Amino acid sequence: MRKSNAKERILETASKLFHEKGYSEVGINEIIETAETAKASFYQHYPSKEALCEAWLDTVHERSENHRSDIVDSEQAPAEKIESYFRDLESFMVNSNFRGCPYSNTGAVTDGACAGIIGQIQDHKESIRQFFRSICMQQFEDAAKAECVGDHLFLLYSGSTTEAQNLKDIWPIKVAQAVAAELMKS
Amino acid sequence: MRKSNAKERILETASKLFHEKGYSEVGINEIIETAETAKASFYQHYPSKEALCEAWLDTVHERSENHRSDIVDSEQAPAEKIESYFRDLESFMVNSNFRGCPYSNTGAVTDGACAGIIGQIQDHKESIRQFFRSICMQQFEDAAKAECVGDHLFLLYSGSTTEAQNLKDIWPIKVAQAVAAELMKS
Amino acid sequence: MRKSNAKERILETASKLFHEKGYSEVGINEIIETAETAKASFYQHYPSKEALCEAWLDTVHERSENHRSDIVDSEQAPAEKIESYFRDLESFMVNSNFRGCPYSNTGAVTDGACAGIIGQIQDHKESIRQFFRSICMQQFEDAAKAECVGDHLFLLYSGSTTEAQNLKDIWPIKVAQAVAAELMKS
Amino acid sequence: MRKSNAKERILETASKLFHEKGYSEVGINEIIETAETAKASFYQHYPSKEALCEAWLDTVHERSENHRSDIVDSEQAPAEKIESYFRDLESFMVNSNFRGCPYSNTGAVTDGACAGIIGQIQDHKESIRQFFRSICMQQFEDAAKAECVGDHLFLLYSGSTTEAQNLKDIWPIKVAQAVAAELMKS
DNA sequence: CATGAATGAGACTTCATTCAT
DNA sequence: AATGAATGAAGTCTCATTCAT
Repeated sequence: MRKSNAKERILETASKLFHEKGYSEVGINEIIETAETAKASFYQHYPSKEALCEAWLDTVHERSENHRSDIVDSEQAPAEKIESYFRDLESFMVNSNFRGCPYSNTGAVTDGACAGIIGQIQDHKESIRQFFRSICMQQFEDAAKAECVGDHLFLLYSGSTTEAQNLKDIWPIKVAQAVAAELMKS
Repeated sequence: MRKSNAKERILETASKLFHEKGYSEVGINEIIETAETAKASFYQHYPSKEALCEAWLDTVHERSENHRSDIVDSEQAPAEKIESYFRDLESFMVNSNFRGCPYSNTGAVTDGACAGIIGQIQDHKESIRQFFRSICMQQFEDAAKAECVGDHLFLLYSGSTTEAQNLKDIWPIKVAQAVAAELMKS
Repeated sequence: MRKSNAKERILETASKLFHEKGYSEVGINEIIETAETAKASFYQHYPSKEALCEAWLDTVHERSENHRSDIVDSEQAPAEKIESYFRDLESFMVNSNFRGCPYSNTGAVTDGACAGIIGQIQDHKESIRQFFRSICMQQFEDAAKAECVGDHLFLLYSGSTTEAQNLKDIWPIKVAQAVAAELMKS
Repeated sequence: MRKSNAKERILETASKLFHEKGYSEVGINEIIETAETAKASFYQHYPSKEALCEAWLDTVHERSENHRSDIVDSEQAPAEKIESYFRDLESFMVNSNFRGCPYSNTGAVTDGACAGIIGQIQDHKESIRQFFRSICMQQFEDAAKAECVGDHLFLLYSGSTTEAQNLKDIWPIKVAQAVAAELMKS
């Protein structure tokens, strides 16, 4: 069952633990024990805990980009694309036990130092913002309005994720879904 | 200038540090050194770091409640109250160097083990939700609509705070302000 | 038998180990195990291994200064003072199993960083140089000659210590004794 | 520019690093990275770090022997030979940034466990002692005196090297030069 | 010959907490 | 109420070495 590749095992383990408990609540020891690796093996592949965090965020970003690309490239109407996105967001929250956005959670404990991580967070968030805007561009003739609705959707996505995590309840996502659907009608 | 009261000094120091760096990034040592207290004095007043965190969140909650009470009790029209709230949110973000919501930030590194903190987070957030809803009740005759707009505003508040922190930029707040103003017109 | 004071126990243990094996060959673990202390107790008293090294060198320096003061203040003739010094050096080398000068040994592995330690080494050595010079001042009318013989004795002290350590043999000290005696006659 | 021979590259790199920072301050990783070799390639050529150290000391010894042979075999008078030696010592100290004798520096962090290295140190030092004695044999008819002056020069060489390293200053070498010149006159 | 992954042991340091005074 | 010393556990990271390819 155990993968032969230690680097992958470490990354997968860390992904799970970082997401579940938060970056600063997970120690190297816990990671290597769960991944069944030696400590030095870890540092063979990742120069530091922070570097592992960056690698993890990279994979999250890539999956996120792929997911959004799939939606963008799909044959759905713009409103349906937004609907899909929020439906998937709901599944994500439920499946991850309401642990919310890995980027926001990591940003909560990496201010100051960690310039690399902060950059990743900004890039990721900006990329999601553009996702919403680009879909709105398809829906609304007025570019200014498209941008405005896009940013609005972005805030709904973020707020509903944050509060579903805080409240351990799915209702914020449901509200966001309803509001988003309404927005795309106009 | 140093306050004579050790308990207060500890709480104020912790408030500053927890907010600036995140709960898990601040150690007891840093707190007592900054507060110029002995270690055992700390445990005289607070049984644990977690208890101090709860005390901190309590003060944040109290200030927040007072702030919102002031708005609610003010003579402004509902739309103006919302406007006030988001204007103050903007100041808060700028003044706190874009460190965002103490509750969300703490929730990002708190798992099931900290039942007390999680409860506080939920109470605080629910209280803000009700704040928005109650103002909307004044604005909209339809109670269902009021609730809906209230929750919508809640998500805008949360999303704009989260993303202003992530992006280290005030634009999400600005967007939320504009959207909120629009919402209160209908 | 065990001293109640952990700080002293740590310093004494480290003094022994650093001298016997060399600064870089002794780990914190070995120190605290030998001193029967917890690791955190160590860091309560010394902020770092390097700081402990400095504290150790301080005690060596102080003992050395006292020793040399005793000689200087004694009623012996200058030549006898020098004789005393080299006789004590012989005892020191034998008693310390030919481990030589703690300062030179530490300097061998602390180049680059460790500015504090390097400063201590220089101060210590300069202080010994002045010790020789001051005694020579009592013996020789010509100040220039006194300085010259003083420095000469300084090199004999250093060379004999170094080579007794390298060769694990006392003959270099014996040679230095003879030469020094000769020098003080002229 | 990179040598094709890995073994040589490793030895040269280690020579540089061991001398500059001290044996115990240089890790295998730093060596192989600087030498651009794989870790296992290192152990193909050298069974251990200690063995590499011995190989390094061997090259130092060989260069030293050649240097001294050149002086011994030269057409200079004995006093000039001594003068040459100390002049070269001055250059060596300046060029090596006052890092002093590789043997003494290694001995400072090597205990009984490294019998091989200790033997090398003793052989090297004894060989230098004999170098001084043999030149003195040419100068002085009295064999006993020759031995005595030879050992004296040996201590001057060692002490001046040690203290130039400690003090990061060339004056000890200068003093040794002057004293040595004087000694060779008598 | 050369290689990169893997390792157990240990490096130095800090954690939140308790105890004796 | 206040203090500084003491602690076990855990933190991140590096050591010299070996192994399979």
